Amino acid sequence: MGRPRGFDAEQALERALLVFWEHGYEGATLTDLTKAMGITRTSMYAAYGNKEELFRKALARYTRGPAGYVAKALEQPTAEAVARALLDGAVRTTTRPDCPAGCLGVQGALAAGETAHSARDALIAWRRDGGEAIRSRFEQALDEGDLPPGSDPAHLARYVTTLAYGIAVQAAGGVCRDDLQQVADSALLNWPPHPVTPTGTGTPPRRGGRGPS
Amino acid sequence: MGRPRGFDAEQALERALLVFWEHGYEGATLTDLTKAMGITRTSMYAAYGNKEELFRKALARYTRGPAGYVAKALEQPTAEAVARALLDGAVRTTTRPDCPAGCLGVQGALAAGETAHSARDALIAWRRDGGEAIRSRFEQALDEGDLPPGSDPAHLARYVTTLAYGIAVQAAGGVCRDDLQQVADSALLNWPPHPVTPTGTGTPPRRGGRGPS
DNA sequence: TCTATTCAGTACCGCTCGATACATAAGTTT
DNA sequence: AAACTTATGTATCGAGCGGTACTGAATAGA
Repeated sequence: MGRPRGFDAEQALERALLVFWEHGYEGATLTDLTKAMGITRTSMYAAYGNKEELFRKALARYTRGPAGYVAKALEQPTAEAVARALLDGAVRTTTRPDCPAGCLGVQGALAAGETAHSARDALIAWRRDGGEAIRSRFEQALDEGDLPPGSDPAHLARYVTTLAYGIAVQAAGGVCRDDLQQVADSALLNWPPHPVTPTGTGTPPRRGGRGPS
Repeated sequence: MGRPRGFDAEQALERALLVFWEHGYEGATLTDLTKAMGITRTSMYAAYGNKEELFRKALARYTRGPAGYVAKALEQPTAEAVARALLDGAVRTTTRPDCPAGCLGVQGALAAGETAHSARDALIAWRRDGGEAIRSRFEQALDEGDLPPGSDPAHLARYVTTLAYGIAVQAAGGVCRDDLQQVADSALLNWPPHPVTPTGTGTPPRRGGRGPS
């Protein structure tokens, strides 16, 4: 009951997502956001809570929207296909001509001041959760014999996500899609990168001479 | 002539660098900066100009300080040693226990609002210049027969820098040094990643079926 | 010692930030 | 139509932002 909302909450959230994506959490002001959303500050607070909650809702929409390729990639039949779908998706999503360059999960709040600590932590958790989902998928692949015995699923997940994040940084700097696709293709030429002794079951081979510093 | 400066300008710049490194350009306030530098706002403006110039000077100090491993890496005798030194240096610099996690050149201003556009562009140029220096080094390696004929130095440089940026993002999220060193080692197992036809001299092999977006 | 020149500290500037109080409009329910 | 509930728009809040006059303080040269 009461007066009905005069705007489409999902569409307005999509607009807010684009602003956060382009300017990051701290760089996106309420004036920018509400102007893009086509609503007033009051309506924004009534519908989403505050800036921080608006960001979290935008991140959730990002996950099931532009970043939906991650969930789809995990459904690929083989570990290599999963890795390829992840990197191809990262290249495409970070270089879409109709969206800001880069990845919201990376550039939304990589380093931040006091006021953006919660947003930064939310993105750290977002990346960690994504990485663990990939690791879990690779564990399944290992069980299925889809990966060589002795492979470390956590390591493979870090390998893929590290490349994806690097691709996102490059895209944010204006590197074009074709150049990044070449990088993704190169990184998957030796898949899996190599069988690494799982942590805890032995001493991984490491070159010496590196001190702490 | 006149009253001499009452503080060490280089040491104060080092303190400012750490603040920018940890909180990014937008997240670092003048109160944070001057408190860490141990000087007043007035002294900061007199010595460095303004916040933007302070950031540029801090970035220059970062380049010849914590990021000095890049210049050293370019002096390695072989392309593979260059790549290895770059990734090892990235791992170590982004995970130093006495410095903020991550890379100033990445998290200083990846996405930004209006007021930080110049800082963001400065970092984009910083990354681009670094990448071109690496490309130039790989061109030299190609001339010396240190890389297989047909290798694309620009592509190899993007491959290495993409990994370095990804490592920086992982480090910013708290991933530990050993895990990142594994990623760096894996990425260099197949060096060079593969000989790619230089852009413009032919159609690089690409899998089909990918439309725009 | 006197004067010129530069540095340092206090207090403050205008502005924008995220967030809200309040009055009004637009619906639903009775 | 009256009562109630919720959304919208205006105008503004206190706080913090980057940046700056202005007043002393400290040193160099005459």
